[in-house]
Amino acid sequence: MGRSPCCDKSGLKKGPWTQEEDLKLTEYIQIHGPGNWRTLPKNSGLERCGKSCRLRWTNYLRPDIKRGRFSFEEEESIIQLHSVLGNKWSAIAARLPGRTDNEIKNYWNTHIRKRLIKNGIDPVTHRPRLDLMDLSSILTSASFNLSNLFKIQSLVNPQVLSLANLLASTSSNQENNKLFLNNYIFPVNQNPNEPIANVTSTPSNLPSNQLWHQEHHMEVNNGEYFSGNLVSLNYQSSQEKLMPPCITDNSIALQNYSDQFTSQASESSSFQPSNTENNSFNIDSIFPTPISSPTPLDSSSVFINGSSTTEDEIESYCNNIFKFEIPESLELEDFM
DNA sequence: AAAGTCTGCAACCGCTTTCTT
DNA sequence: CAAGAAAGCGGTTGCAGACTT
Repeated sequence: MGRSPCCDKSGLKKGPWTQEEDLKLTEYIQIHGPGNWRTLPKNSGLERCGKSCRLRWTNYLRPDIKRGRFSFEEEESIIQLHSVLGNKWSAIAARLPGRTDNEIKNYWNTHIRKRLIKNGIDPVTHRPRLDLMDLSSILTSASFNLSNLFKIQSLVNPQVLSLANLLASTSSNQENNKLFLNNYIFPVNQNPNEPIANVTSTPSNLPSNQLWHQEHHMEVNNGEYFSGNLVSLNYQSSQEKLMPPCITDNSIALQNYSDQFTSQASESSSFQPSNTENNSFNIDSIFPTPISSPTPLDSSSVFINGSSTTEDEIESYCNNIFKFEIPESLELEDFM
């Protein structure tokens, strides 16, 4: 019945591995192959638990492990995968050749997580949270300008921020322009003294599927009132079918349109909303077809507000993540 | 230069899942 | 099918080196 005990833990060595131990383990596995960790320590002459041997091999000694700094592309992939898979480090590692789950987990906790928080992104939900943002360092920076601000928010949806600035630049009220998105207000002008606040409710007249700007007067947190031009996005068109499972905002889906928007925005002087009479226009009208869309999935129930997500569907989305192009302008080092 | 603090990462711990008997 | 061990996995810890005061 069952198996015999793994190993007698008394008297086994713990702590950092020595070169001699690494050599013993490597030579043994080169001859006998990995696996059978219970008997490995005894057969190889190591005074270690089999579990410790397995960990040392899989996380450090394996020949196919890639050492050194994570590349920008790897970092972006980790963020994207984490937004879909959560803390499933082994699943993330399976999609990053040469990287171990332990390495990715450590890198997330020591680098990426901190950076997301600093930039106002909740590392758990991947959604903006201005209460996490280190605003003082941003707003008091001598190099503070709009392009830097867009880089900060690039993980949310840089194209929307760019569009917000574009529309705001045409406004008569240059002092108080804001981007309103998913219940957060982002500054789109260069006034560092302007308070930034979460809004507590969505304006009732916010149209769906449209980018929208209008002079606005409303109460924000702490009893403060905001007056100025709000640029809003409430994107819920049929394109949501392209959204990945588990993602409940529109930022990822909008990335499909990144290149098209960039070209539109670069012609900012001639670019105007399609419907200026009511200060709004349909986002579908300027981004008619995705450049590189994930494979549309069959059941709408797996998407927003859905729960019946299957492993295959997640797999399908994850494979498509790597088709997304990363804009050259997203040089994080420039900002940090 | 010394002491204190911070940071990054290898390794461990303990829980869950898979597998063997 | 059940029991229990092996393997897998994610969270946490401890320590060495870097950095700050």
